[in-house]
Amino acid sequence: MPKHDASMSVVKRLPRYYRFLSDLKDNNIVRISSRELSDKMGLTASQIRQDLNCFGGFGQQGYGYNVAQLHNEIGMILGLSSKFKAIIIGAGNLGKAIATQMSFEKRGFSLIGIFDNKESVTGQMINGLPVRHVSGLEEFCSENRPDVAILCIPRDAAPKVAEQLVGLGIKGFWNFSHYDLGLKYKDIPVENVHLSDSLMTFCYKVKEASEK
Amino acid sequence: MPKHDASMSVVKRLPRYYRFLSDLKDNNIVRISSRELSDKMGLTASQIRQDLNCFGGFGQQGYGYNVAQLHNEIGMILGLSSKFKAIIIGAGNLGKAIATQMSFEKRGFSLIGIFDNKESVTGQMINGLPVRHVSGLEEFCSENRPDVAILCIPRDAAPKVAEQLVGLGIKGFWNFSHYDLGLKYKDIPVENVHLSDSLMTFCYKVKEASEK
DNA sequence: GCCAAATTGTCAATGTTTTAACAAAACTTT
DNA sequence: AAAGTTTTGTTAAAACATTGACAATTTGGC
Repeated sequence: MPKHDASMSVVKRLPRYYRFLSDLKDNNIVRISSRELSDKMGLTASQIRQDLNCFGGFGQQGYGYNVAQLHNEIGMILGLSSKFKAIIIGAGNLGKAIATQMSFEKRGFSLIGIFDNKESVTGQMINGLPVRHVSGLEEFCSENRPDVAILCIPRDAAPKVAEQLVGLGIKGFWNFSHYDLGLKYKDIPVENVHLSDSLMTFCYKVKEASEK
Repeated sequence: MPKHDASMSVVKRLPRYYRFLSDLKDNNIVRISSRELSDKMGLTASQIRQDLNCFGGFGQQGYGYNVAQLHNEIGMILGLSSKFKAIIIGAGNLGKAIATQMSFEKRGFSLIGIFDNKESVTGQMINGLPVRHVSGLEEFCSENRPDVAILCIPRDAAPKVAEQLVGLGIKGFWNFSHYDLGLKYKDIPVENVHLSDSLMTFCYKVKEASEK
């Protein structure tokens, strides 16, 4: 039961807390204070306490936070025990990398299908799943009811595919395409990963640093 | 010549402006007002004017902005005509995807080498470059002086590799490893792409939306 | 069982980012 | 070339996010 509604800035920090707590747990550390955690993470202790308090009082005065419990709580807040059914659209290098390298099961998802529009790749097995041709998308969706789609397709293909998927009942997009979803579908959750944008931002940082 | 120093929030929006301006240019649109652009991008016109003004007055009252000129200016600010020499460490699925799908040349970089620690993949050609064994990293660096490294390696390998690369003169990291660089190297530019974190944030959004 | 040390949850203050408002400047039409 | 329209650059206000401070509470040692 959330106390206040958490802002997106807070939510975006939760995975990082989760990651650090996993690590502490692996090292058999049982308790930690906001101060110690802040040192490890490069944040202020105040921010940590404030962030966590958006969701409830997980700590105890004079003691700190129980690592395992806090780890678990944050997992619950993020919804990592969900099993949202996901499909990947686009089995190019990126789609393949996502399919093979992400631990979907630990992050609230279950990968149930991979699609591509090129005949040449359909049938290929990736991580135990066959690449299907997009022509079978409609049938697959009505049979398997996937919740979300992961778009690893070129920019030009994105609007049309997204439109189709929304029509087939897709309720969220993890979008790697070079196209801004979320402008059109305001009520559907979209998480964009614009690698090109990230690379350009990186370029700016490198340039700035080299000028000093 | 920057007027004020731009904050990171502003800089992070520049690639997106750049992207939309590219598109306008492709469609032969010559001028645009902050109002029209704000409609297209889903921002306030005020924010656009404020953002652009961090770097100088590119617009003209009563007219708006010249698309081609503004596009060019933002490219300059980002430093996209730089040719920072980049190497990729890790030729797994992700490293391969990055190597083949990113337009480095258009984003201020030039990819000059790909490395992996597995003998089995060395020698393989990716996008015209041979995968080299990491044992040759030192020699390669002293010969070719790469500026930045792109880390597509597992979490555990990251700290050590980063340390070595800093020693070899690397001046920036585009980091895909599940590890927080930038805590240790405060003066070296780091751009993190934590896909797992993004997936968890996405999970939260989907969960929230499904509860309404 | 009491006292000192530790540490949270929360409130207030500070800092940052976004939005709104508008005078000044340039464009367009007549 | 004058009048009206558009639209910027900029200042001020509002919203949001982070940090600091401290009372309240629990721990742990003696």
